[in-house]
Amino acid sequence: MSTKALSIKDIAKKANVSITTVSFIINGKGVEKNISTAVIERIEKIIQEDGYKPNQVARSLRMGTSKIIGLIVEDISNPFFAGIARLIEDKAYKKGYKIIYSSTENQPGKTKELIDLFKSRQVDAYIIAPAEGARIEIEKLLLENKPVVLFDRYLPDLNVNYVGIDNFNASYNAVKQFVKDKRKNIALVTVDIDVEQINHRLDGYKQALIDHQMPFSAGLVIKMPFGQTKEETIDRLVQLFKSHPEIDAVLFATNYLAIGGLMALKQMNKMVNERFSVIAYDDGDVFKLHTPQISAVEQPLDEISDNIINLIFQQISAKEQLAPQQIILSGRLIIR
Amino acid sequence: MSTKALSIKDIAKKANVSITTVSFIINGKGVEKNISTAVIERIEKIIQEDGYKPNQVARSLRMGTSKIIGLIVEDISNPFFAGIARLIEDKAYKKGYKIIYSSTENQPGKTKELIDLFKSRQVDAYIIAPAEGARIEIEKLLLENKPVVLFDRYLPDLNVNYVGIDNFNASYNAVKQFVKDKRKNIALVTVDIDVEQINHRLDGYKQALIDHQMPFSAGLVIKMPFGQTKEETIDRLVQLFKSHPEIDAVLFATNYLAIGGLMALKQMNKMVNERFSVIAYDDGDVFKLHTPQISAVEQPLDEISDNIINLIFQQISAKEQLAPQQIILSGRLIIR
DNA sequence: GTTCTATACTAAAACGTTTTACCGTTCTCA
DNA sequence: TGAGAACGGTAAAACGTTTTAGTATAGAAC
Repeated sequence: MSTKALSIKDIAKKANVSITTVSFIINGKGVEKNISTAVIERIEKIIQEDGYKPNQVARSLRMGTSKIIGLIVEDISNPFFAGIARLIEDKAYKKGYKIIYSSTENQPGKTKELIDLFKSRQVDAYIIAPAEGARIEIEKLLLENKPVVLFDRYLPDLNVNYVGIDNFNASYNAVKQFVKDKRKNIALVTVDIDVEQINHRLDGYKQALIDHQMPFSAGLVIKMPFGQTKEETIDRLVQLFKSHPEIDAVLFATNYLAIGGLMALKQMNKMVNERFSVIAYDDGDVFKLHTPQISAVEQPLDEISDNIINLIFQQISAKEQLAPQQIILSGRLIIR
Repeated sequence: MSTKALSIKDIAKKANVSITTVSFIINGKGVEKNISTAVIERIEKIIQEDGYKPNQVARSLRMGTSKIIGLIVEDISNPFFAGIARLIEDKAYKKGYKIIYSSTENQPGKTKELIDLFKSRQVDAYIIAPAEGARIEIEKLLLENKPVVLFDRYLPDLNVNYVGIDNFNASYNAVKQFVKDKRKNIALVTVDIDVEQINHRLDGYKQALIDHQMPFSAGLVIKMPFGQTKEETIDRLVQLFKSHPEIDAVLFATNYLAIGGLMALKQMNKMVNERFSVIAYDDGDVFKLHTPQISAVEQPLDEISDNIINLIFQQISAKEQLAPQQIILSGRLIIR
């Protein structure tokens, strides 16, 4: 049976003082609370030697805070989210906070479940890449005045902190690049979920076509159902390329779609070259190592996570309610 | 100000019963504890309507368990760990458990910090890919009889649950494949950390050379310092390939080393072809999409995480101490 | 020699649960 | 008819902290 951990009571008994005194010292309030330096040192020594660590659960219960930040993403194994998670974890850790995370897999119900779960664990703040149907839950958090920062995906007309990139312009510039390269039939492969981020990627594509006097053809826009297998994605794209041999450029709205696309091309023995270009969202080693190298819209992970963490800590330490900020960074089009 | 969440007391008051009764009902012990079905239904209705969720922190404090599993890896943004994390999270969630994770970045001190932190949050079980210097901390956990499963990296002569692949044979087979392909100068690029997993990858390489009557040349084994930047890795490998033009095959002991290696080759305009082969540890999209495709030792993520979770839950639900199990799966050599 | 202030510390409540031990009724049946 | 069992609940302690509102003593000030 696991030996019980030391409690503040044990330390108090051993030192012949009250638990109040020990508590003050643990929390660095010894001097402020008029505890003699002799006692302070004695207790600190005992704590040190016995390796006493305060029980955070008890502390949470009493204080109503947990020093835990909840992170909700679609899929932690997606390199974009994993990268953000790593950076956020690191920065949070330095301020004494831990991350507890979950993937929603884009299931509407799961967001609610997760938020409830996090709430019941008294997490201090929420970082969320919201899936469809997350709106009401997030509104509730806001009503309860919890620190919340959304990222990657924005919920329109919800007055909430947000960090993301300018997807409209990123798409726009990608298409502009295609036009500059004399591409005539530019396809967009995107995903069939109704979130602003994804919609803007489509809007930017459309607007760029208009501005460059190119026709919009519905047949060149593919909306993949979310959650389909990689094989399905590949099959679907093979079909697309076969039935539309005129396509000479493709913009992929997510990194996994781009990967699927490149696999489809490989399978068909179709080359990316001077007559067929590709641009992917979210840069990665895959694209750098591909032959030929693939152009990409790079999201600045470091900048994004910096901003997220700053917003979170601003809110955590704020006395009164802060006005939500929307931080829009720009994606960098890397042309290869 | 955030409106306070409902407590069991509120529900009890509203229903005119004691909190004991409510607690019994919440925990499905209503019938067993002789609460009338009338009362049970009434309370359940109130709970439902008011959306009451028990405070897990209070529950943890009282029960000493948290329904949280701690996951400690080297770097959550490494696709291998991210993939495992995702799968484990999913399986744990289905049993009502959450994951709280952290990256050690291979800093010896950090493992201790993290374990202490997890302990003070009363996590119910530990899943750890141990970094160097983690041994004593893990021994302590074992003494305290906490459920622990190590994965990826094994600590020799520590009697503890472990799930991993047979690194010796994986390396051995990789080299064997090179020999079959008539390679004469086979290099190993590995990392300079002293963990069994990494050592076995080296041992398998050596043994395969011996068994095939090939000379072992220390100059063909590169141990990269852990934590060096990608650029440093690339530079170092460029040097290697330049100073050892005789090399005609390379086994990379980790996925990020392989990626660095491919970048080095790309930079040098050196091709992977019939006269120069590469095998990487941990398969990934990068290798499938590379031209030519890169052979890899695939670790069976699904199988690994299944085994981890099973071991964890076996321990959590066991009444008495279980004998630790070492589960060694085989890596699959994918020849491309 | 009283009052005031500073010093050095502590008792006890509170956070929201779970669980043990108990208390009244009403039935059952010898 | 009266003893035990079954029924339907409840009071209160405990988990390990933090924090408020003290207490007790010593010295300072007048």
